[in-house]
Amino acid sequence: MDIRTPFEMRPGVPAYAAVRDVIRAEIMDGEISAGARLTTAFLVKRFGISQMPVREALQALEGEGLIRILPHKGATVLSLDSKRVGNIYDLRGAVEALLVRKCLPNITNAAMAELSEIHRVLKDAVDRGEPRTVFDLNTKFHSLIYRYAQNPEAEGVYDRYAKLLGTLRGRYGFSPFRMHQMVDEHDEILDALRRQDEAELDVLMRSHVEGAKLDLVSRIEIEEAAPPKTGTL
Amino acid sequence: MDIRTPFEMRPGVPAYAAVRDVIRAEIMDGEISAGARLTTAFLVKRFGISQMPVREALQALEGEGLIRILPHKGATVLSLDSKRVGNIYDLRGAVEALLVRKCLPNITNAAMAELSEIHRVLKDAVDRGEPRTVFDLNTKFHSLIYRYAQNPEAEGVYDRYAKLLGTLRGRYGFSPFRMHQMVDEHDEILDALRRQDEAELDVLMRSHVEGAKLDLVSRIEIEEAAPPKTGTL
DNA sequence: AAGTGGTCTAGACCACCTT
DNA sequence: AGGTGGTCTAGACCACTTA
Repeated sequence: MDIRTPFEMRPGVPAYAAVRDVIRAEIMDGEISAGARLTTAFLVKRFGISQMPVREALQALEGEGLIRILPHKGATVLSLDSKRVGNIYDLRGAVEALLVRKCLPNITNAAMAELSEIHRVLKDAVDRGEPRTVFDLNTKFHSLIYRYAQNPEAEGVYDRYAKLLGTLRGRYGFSPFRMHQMVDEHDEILDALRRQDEAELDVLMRSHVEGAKLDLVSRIEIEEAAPPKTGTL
Repeated sequence: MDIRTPFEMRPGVPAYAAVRDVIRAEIMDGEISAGARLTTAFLVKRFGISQMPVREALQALEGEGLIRILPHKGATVLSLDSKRVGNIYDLRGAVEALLVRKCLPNITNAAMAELSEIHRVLKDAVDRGEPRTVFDLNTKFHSLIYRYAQNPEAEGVYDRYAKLLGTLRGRYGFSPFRMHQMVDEHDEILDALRRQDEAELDVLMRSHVEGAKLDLVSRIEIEEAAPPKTGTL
């Protein structure tokens, strides 16, 4: 592997963080493909740093679910195929349904007003066809709700895969259908929040996340069926 | 703090793992109380090792949810109060309901037979009043089901807090009522599994975990109201 | 500015997997 | 037994918080 990004230390950025970010980007870009082995020795040479920061970078990436470190076998890159992304969405669906239910006793009127405002701006972004803005506002909408659940453990699970799924969304985008569906579902969620309808919120949030899952997974599956660059030559 | 457990390296056990285990045990025993600050400098002196393994031990404990490391502020011990334990159970309930639903397409007849057998032995342990065996068999029962969900991410969340809650159970035990309730609920879960009743399993598993939560949380709350050793003198 | 916390290196050594 | 991977030390230096 060549050194595309000529690696240079920036002051204030620890080596392990810089290396972690470079490797993460390369995995997400598919430049390092699933199953590839990341050996410490190679990375030490490539980045010109010592073993400890390399090891910390790898441990961080394992924590993010991008690689797996097997004792005395080294690190291998995990796949982000449709199956795994589907699993992550299933997990998120369960957790988000919990979070939205648990926010009910705590959510304030002011928060509801803020949600409505986010929702309004999100609708505009959908109408103008700005998927990046849609993604950001969607994240904001959900995070705001979950903050009121007062369950940091569950929020942590939600956050854990946020960046990962966000990057995938950046690559695959939303279908126009999905963006409109999202708006409708947010409408229903807002309404159920106002009515404090716990059972309904549970159902709504699950199908909301299921909708997001289907949209992204189907796009990944299309690519899996017909790889963009490397064919099965 | 004194050095209760005279720390000595065992061959084959890395220093960071040994230190991590000692600190974990002390936190779980309540010997290091919530809010306590764990400074690297102190631990370096106490265990007679260098900074790197101490740091790794702390990072591992942060991953386990026992401490929190704030940048340039050091590590503080998180509390395992009833609120937090309740949160963890809520998270587990959501995830376990997901796992039991997702196992339906994959679970085998042989697995069902094994579950019935575990269930039978568990009932005996309840009748003989052996909470430790009950705990182990309950864990086995659940883990076996979840293996068939084929969702490593969700299983990971389940596993993440397993040791933590297990240790708390070891301290607080089960109420006799809870043990009998558990058996009944396992009965119903087995039945719903046989019928492949997804919606019913969702409901059953949530209330099953909720039952476990109430039992443990109430026991913790009793202790919080009347601390066993240190009073509010 | 001082103090604390965080990170890095270079080299050494140990442990486990593969011959 | 050799090779790879994993871990440790000792000291140095940098970065952030606090006064």
